[in-house]
Amino acid sequence: MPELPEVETVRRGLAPALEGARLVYVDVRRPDLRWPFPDGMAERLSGATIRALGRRSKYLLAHLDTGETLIVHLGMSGRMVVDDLAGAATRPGAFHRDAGWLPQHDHVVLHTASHRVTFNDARRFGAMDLWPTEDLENHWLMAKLGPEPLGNAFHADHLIAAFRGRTTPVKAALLDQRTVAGLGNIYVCEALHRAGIAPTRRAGRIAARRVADLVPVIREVLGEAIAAGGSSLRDHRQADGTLGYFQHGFRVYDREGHVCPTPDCGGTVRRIVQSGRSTFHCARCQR
DNA sequence: CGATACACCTGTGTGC
DNA sequence: TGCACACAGGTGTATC
Repeated sequence: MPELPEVETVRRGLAPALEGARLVYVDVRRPDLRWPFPDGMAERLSGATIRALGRRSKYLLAHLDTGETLIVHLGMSGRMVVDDLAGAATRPGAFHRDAGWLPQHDHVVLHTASHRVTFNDARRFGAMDLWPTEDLENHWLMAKLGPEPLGNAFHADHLIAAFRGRTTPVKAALLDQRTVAGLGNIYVCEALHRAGIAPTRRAGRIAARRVADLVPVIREVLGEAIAAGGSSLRDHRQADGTLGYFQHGFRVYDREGHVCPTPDCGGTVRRIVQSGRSTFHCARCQR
């Protein structure tokens, strides 16, 4: 599910319910997701107040007043579902929860005075950890991440240097979170199409000028996706239950067989497989 | 070191 | 209707 725009959308959806809120009760309903939860996670969260909700790459960061930060990764299928306890049921299923049972794959439930936030993750590729806030950049999952694509540290010189000498296809180089942090399969396909770069081209063999042009294109596609509230593939929804609509903005992703949307191109969107994952591209205007 | 394959896990869509 | 199979937004680890 979630690449950077989706995680940012989730962050914004959760902020009204969680920022400044005290966790009065935390229900940890299994010992692990992709990895074991940290020791005593429920106890370390219970009673803490969330000072701010942040994001680094695809990681949600809940900064607590205890000096620790709750790190959340949604994996492929993770969702955060907000229920406003004071309002009407906000989604189907809320009634049943109140009757005493929880839907499948609801693994961790955060209770505040006014809301319930449920981490649901069918495939369990997600993760949670607790780490000292002042040492977050050294957390093992985040230590090797590249720059934020929407931040100042992501610029032409960085990307040119990151690609230099790389023989891997540019598709794989952009999926590598050390190059730039937060892109996933969808937005790499979209960015390469907008930049007119073939996904199979070796990263180190693209002219510096074209690599430089990728930077504003990546910023643009991520910015548009965030503004649209992310993409809603399959059943993914925003935290408030509404649907993101950027999937309607896809130019190539999941559009095999459609006419290439590049003006005057006339090509056809094709699907190929690179390192086991689908790549959508137009071989006519992407070189 | 870099590049690639595989692993983790469940749900959904497709074709027979 | 049932069943087998391909495929799905990520990323750490093993292997060459």
